[in-house]
Amino acid sequence: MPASPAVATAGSATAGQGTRRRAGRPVGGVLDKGGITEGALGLIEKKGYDGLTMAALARSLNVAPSALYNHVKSKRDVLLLVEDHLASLVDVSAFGAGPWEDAVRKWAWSYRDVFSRHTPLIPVIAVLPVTDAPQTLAMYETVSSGFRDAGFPEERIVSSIVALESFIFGSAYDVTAPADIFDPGTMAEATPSFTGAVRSLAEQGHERPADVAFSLGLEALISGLGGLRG
Amino acid sequence: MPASPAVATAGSATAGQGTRRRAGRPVGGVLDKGGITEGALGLIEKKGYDGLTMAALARSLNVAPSALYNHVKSKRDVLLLVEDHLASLVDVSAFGAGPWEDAVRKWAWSYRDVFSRHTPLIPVIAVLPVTDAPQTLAMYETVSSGFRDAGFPEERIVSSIVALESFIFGSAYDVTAPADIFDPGTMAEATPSFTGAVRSLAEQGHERPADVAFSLGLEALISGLGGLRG
DNA sequence: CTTATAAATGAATGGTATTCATTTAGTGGT
DNA sequence: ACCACTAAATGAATACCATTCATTTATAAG
Repeated sequence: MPASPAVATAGSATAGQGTRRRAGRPVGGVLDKGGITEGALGLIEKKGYDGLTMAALARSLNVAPSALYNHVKSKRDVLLLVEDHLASLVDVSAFGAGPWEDAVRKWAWSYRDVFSRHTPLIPVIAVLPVTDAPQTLAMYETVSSGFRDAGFPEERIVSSIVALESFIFGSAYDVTAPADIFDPGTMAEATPSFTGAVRSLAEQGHERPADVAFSLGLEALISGLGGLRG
Repeated sequence: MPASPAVATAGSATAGQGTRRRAGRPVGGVLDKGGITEGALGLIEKKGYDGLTMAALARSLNVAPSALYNHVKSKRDVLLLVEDHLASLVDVSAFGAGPWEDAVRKWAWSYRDVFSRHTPLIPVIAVLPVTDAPQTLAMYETVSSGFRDAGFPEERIVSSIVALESFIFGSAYDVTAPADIFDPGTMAEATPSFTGAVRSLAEQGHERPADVAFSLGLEALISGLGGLRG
């Protein structure tokens, strides 16, 4: 059933992303980085990150697993393609269109929301050289430009962004945590202060406790970092 | 060479952690949760998290891989044991022994340092019910008690700790990032603002740029969250 | 001595990413 | 119209990996 080599030629397309091919190349390939990214995203949406295997990805593209390795060096490369695509979904539109505080707020919430649905990528981003991720780099350019215009001293811009980003990544995990994560269980009597604090928060009846913590931390960071401006 | 069942009986010990065994049990086991934790920690130290396989762990305990499954349900259980042990290494000594700001500062730096050497555990902690991690729970008790004594309203204690923790976990990743992670490479001309900001930080010549960002964010959080006290 | 049981074994199982020699099929030059 | 080149596909093989299971061993209790 695995179709003869060029049978599926008609499909996907989405070509022309970056990688200009040299002359003298056949046009038959079903695959390219764009198509692989799309396939991976679709697979993640349907089956989650556990379902994202090289075999499943190849299958969704009607291709043998080994064919993928003509286009990506490793599975990590696939994750990188996905990550960079996600960066383009982060909302940076408020930078340059209003006060710095509002822009950071909008950007941070959007950034957290995007990656809270893709937490398995966070360890990948953390050590990802931006060189390999053009969309991610574009996001940084817009954000750092917004910080500069807001009056940040140049040598503090990157550190401030990194601090915010660290908080954002950590908070993305919180969103996925089970509701009863802080239930002390049988140890409740041994931990009265913590147990009381957990109960008290629960009684507030917030829809999403993770949002309360995120808002609290974000506002603290915004006002604290905002004080660095000249 | 894989020794007859009870040959290594003399070893490890470290018994008595929680799991009281019922009467009528042989004493021959080389393994218990304490021994497994020690073995895993040693392996991580020597070979890193890639080297922590069930086979390698069993080998380091002079036991067959399948034997481990009499004591843990899965590899995730092993990671959990390790995580809980690490929680006991976090320095909470300053709570109750000085101003709240200093206690949080000391705790946060210590917390980040411990987990920056164990980042593969971060995704595990994030969704780990504290019930299964007594040492972790003990840490929370001390910290939340410190927040309470400092005058935090009860319903804000957990959210404040979560916000700090999120920042700490995200920052732990930064420590492990390669030095050139922000090198824009060939895209430098396309991203003048970001490139300038990166250069400017580099010229400051900080030993560990991650520490600058962490300090910046932590101080912002401390002063922002500190304002919640009654 | 018998019986029950925790704890060990080793052989399988099913899944994983990745490599490699080989084949296919377009493209440009002659 | 042929040829040489090469990107891109194949499928079989490799080396791990966590996990399961029927079986065996060794101790402790009655």
